[in-house]
Amino acid sequence: MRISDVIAAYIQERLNEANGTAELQRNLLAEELGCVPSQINYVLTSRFTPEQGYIVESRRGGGGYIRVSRVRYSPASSPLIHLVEALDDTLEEGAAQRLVSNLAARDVISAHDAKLLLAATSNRTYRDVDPDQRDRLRAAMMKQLLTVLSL
Amino acid sequence: MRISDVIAAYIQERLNEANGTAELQRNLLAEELGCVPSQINYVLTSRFTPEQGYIVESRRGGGGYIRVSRVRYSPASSPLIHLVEALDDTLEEGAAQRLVSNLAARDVISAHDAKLLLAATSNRTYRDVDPDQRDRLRAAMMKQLLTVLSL
DNA sequence: TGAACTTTGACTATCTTTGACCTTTGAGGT
DNA sequence: ACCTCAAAGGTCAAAGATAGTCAAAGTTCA
Repeated sequence: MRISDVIAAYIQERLNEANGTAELQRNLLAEELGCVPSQINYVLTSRFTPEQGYIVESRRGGGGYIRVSRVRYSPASSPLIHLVEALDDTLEEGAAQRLVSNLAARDVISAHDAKLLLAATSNRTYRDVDPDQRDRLRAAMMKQLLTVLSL
Repeated sequence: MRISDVIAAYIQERLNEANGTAELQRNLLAEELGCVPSQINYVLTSRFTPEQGYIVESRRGGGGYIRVSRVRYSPASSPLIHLVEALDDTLEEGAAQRLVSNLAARDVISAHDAKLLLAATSNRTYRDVDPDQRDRLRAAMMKQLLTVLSL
């Protein structure tokens, strides 16, 4: 198993325990999990982005910390609407996969719909599309489908 | 016996052992079976297509993998399987819409899934795609999604 | 014998891991 | 108040680990 996945799982665990906000110490965490400190940053930038519904704040120096929070969506409006607005107009395959996994993990979409979204945004399905156009198509596709799901 | 057939048989074996889903490592598999890694791709694209009832997903980089899933041939899903086999490799927007409406009307797919399929095969979503490629993309998309639905 | 299928390998793309070097901040001494 | 510095965390690029693409060469078969 990838060490990055271990780190991500650990942070998720902490988020669950603490009602959606976890405060981490980078060096300590790196030592506990057996990786270099900068790997924590890699995990944060690849799997805890605003697009995926997380806010990361930090502070250096003595008493420094890294705080990860899950964005709270108001029950009144669908989280998907906000997400669609926040999405860029290009989207790479890996980013799409992580986005969908996160939405499913957070029960914003069903596992069934997640499978469809993954298939609909996969490069495998885009064989016939000019490689330079794929990321734009993927972004448009993701927005269309999320919009349908939000209705 | 062709090496491609050996590879295909091996994957089938793995699928049988593992309840229809196999996770492979390309380089490892190539070494075990004595072929170049790219031959695995050849076998996957020629023998494990949606038309033939398979979904293939993969990931590169450390901890990468190739996952192959076989659709179940349950009575409920078989109409879709046959349909996917029969579909041409180009599909016009109007034809896609009629197809989806028809499937929904016959309760082969849910109204919810129908909405997603329509969005995923609509020209509105394909505005960034070269018009000459749209019908091929639409056909591939339809097959991919219908195959996922029959999983 | 020509079209379709198969085999190979060089080159490319993507994701992860690691480490050297950089920046910020709070605490304590003056 | 001001300075200094140790204690955080941040950045970035190189190396490593996988998988994907494409076209040339070889093979099979109607």
